[in-house]
Amino acid sequence: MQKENEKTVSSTRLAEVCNINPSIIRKDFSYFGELGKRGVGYDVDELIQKIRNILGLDPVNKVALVGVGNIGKALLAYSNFESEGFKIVMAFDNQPALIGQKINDVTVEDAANLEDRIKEENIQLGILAVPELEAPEIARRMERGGVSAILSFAPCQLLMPDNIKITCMDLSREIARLVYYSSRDAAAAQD
Amino acid sequence: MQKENEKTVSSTRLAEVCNINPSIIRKDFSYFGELGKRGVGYDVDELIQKIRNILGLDPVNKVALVGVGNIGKALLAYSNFESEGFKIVMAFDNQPALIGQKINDVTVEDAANLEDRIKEENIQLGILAVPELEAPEIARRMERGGVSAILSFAPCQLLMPDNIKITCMDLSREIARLVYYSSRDAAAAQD
DNA sequence: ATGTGTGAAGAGCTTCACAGCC
DNA sequence: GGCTGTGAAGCTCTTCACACAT
Repeated sequence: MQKENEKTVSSTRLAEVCNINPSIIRKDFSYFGELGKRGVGYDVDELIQKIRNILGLDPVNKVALVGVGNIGKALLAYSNFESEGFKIVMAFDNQPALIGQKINDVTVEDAANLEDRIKEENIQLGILAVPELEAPEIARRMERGGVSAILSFAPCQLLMPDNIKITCMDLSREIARLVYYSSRDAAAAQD
Repeated sequence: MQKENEKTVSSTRLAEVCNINPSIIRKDFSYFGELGKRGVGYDVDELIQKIRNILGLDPVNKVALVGVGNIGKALLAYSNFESEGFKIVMAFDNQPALIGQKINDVTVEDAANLEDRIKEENIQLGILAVPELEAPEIARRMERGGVSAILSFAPCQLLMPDNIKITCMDLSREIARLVYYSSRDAAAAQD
């Protein structure tokens, strides 16, 4: 909507886009203050800015990437994260062929120095894109480096202290969800 | 647990691993029948098999991948999906350099033939790993090919008919979640 | 007239607590 | 004794419906 220069948006409109009930939009927003204007709606620019503030995406968060394989490269290549509130400022790998390479302004560093470098730059967020077997150790080392949250692409459980938040991007889980719900709805449609 | 040859597991144990209340495990399972034995717990092998059946992961689901860039390559390289209930059996791209290449038993085909090929093989699931700009069109073509669900790596909204399920893997969304909750909990810890 | 913000009602999910089976 | 399966209670989230602001 911002890109299309729409000035204001109503909860009804937002709800249509999200496929949910307008009340949810209004109630949820209301927990964070009176974000809209009665009779008018929500100011698009202002709403985006407020949500960015609420989420903590302003100023932009520095992120360290560990693992510059296919996934890591894809993340480094994608340039639009900054507008989403974060930026990959460091990348690590243990492959000599990769260390020293520069991808999209980020130079790949030796994973051996991970803890120290993360600490030096006071990085709070880590992205884990290493093979499953190495993931638990790298996660622990990120923790020692002082990160407060980890986003992992490794399809495994990472046991970490409670003060560290972990989220896994798990393709199998999402596929399972799609399979379950689409066959369920297909069955329901038969009635 | 299966890998570690544990025969049975209790709802308490499962709940610990998931960081939730044991009642949830028991109640949720109960919706699908009496999966466990009183005084004993759940048979690990049997439970896995039953959950696979419930989700529809048995037999394995055929998946078509569109877009063989970094992400697509990472998915093709990962060999363990079959044990998770699905298998990438076709891959498409529009780059001549990629078409004809064989990655992990799958030959990359010309994206021009996408609809027909998907229909021929009666594929129900599509993975979208193309640049954002091409995503909406590819999604529509997958639909015409007859898929019932799409998993997308493109960070954009895909408007599709209601009978097609869509899930997006959105890094920015997950990062935002982590940032919000970790600063929130850090603030709570101060009290 | 339009559309937010919000108590109150309604629906759904989680937890308790215990009967029933191993 | 141990652990599931499950009504009932408790709680949270969603929806309704309308006062209020523009």
